[in-house]
Amino acid sequence: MMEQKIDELLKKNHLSITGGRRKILELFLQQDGALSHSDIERRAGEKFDRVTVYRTLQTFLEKGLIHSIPTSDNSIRYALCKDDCSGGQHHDDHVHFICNACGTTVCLEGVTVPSIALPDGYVTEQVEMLISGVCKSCNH
Amino acid sequence: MMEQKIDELLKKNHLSITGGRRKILELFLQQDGALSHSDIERRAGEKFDRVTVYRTLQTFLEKGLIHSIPTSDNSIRYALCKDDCSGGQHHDDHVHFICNACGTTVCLEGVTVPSIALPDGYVTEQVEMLISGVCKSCNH
DNA sequence: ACCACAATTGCAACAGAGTTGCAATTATTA
DNA sequence: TAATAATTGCAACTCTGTTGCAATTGTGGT
Repeated sequence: MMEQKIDELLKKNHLSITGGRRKILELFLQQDGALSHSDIERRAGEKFDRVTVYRTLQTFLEKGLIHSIPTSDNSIRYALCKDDCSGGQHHDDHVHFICNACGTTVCLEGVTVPSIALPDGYVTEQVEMLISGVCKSCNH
Repeated sequence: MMEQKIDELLKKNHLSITGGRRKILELFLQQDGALSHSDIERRAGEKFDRVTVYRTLQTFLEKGLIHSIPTSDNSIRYALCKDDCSGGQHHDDHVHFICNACGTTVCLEGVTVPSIALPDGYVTEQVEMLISGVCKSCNH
């Protein structure tokens, strides 16, 4: 089931299939939202070295399997790229939503980033949008 | 000249006037772009304790003198609020530009954040926009 | 100008995040 | 299954950020 998908993803990105990578990918697939390094460390149990987690995330980033989401509290979150982001470079702009109530961060795939007119001389390469507020689950 | 402006700013925000705060405000006023904690530590010379810089930035944030800019490299930057941002709460949404060439981060005051339609159930409280690309000075 | 009080600072010690080199282990390919 | 390449874990380290406390400095009233 999910194992197959995981191994396919790794293969497609020319990565060796190892326990650590499998486990981390599994965490991302199980979860809708984004994960921080410490989330992963916590949820993976005591099974993997901290360094391995760092290196795995680094590798996944470079291969374009995940992307990073800046936050205002100095704790980068990572989220799976649903569409294929070509290796290392994201041509897709992302809209991310952080819930002030539950802290969950999600990548809003359906929402497109509006184009913005910059002052003369500025060239846009990538746009990242960070919306904070109250998410669907917390809003009732 | 600048000293007057600095002291005024501090007084207006009910802050004691001290060497450290003066120096840090001066750095912000001299500089167009945003500064990270380590920028400040470096440029302030050896004169101030690291802890003082942290606490000063914290205080300035709370009083709304500066605002923080999330980045994807895990290093929060701070920038002066040109307009008065009411104490602690920013009702103004910001557009920030990070130059991939020189690394400078600036707060684009003239640019307004477009409103965005979120999926049902999501409530927006604040929007932060992060554009990376090539800035005016680096683009020739 | 001085005093009492409040606020700020520096120091020390600490917790956490992230990195690097290297040897041991594990995956891949042929 | 053996040879090679890639990944892992460990140890040690740096950098970032925080806290408590005592010493210092700023402020407002007299």
